[in-house]
Amino acid sequence: MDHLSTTFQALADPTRRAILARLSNGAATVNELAAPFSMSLPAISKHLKVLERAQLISRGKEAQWRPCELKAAPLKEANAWTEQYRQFWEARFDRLDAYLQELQSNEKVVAPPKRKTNARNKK
Amino acid sequence: MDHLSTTFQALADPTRRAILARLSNGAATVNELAAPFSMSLPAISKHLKVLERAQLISRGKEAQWRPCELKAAPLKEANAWTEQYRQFWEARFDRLDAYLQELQSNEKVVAPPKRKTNARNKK
DNA sequence: CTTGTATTTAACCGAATGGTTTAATACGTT
DNA sequence: AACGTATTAAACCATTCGGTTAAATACAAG
Repeated sequence: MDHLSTTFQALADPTRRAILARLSNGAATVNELAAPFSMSLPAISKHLKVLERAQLISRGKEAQWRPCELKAAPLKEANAWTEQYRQFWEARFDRLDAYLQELQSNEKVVAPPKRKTNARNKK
Repeated sequence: MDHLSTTFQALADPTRRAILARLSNGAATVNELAAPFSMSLPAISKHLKVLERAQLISRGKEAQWRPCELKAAPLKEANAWTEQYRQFWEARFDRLDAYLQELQSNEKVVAPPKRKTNARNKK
């Protein structure tokens, strides 16, 4: 899976997002992270593995503890990806906006539209 | 599933992100959206259903066509969620930053750490 | 070396994903 | 009414996901 997909996938779970929120207060052990949840420790362990694979956390060793630390780099990328669409959620959808929209999207997002000529054009 | 999870889930697929990118150039029919991909039409249809459920697109009716339109509102929320962590990907990790980090995260993100007293503290 | 604590692994389960192929449906045109 | 085009629905399949319980591992302390 590509990096961005892995990141979004990891974020698509409330437990994992809560874990990241908790880690924004500083490093924590698996047990500490598990405490707020009503699920088994192995379940949390799996969530942590997903977060680790997505490089959203890193893990240390301290005796029998594996403290987790937040690593926000992928969030920066996710943020940048959504940022690309800011114009659309801020759009007022008048003529000028539509024009600027088209200008910018042709530059930044994807290949030009090149709509195929088809029956709809008769309308 | 909660709204944010649904959004991230929908974004966790390169085909769906490409469809959104295409739609940032303006509305398109299912066939037009499917053209760049080497997968079957029903597969695209399913992806569109996922995007629609996540309210990332809306769909119209025009004769036998179901034109899709980008709806960026959920992207605004996703963007806002990641924004919460900006300080972490911008952090220089010196003493002052750490202090400000703690201040802000106690206010905005989640309950205080309250580390349990345990063996590690003896170290 | 035994016990207790922290964590992971293994095996299992049901539901969801992402794809397929083969119909079915909806509509415009002839 | 029959045909062609656009799209979805149904049935199927392999894989992944998110959870469980029970067992294994790693380490510190007595």
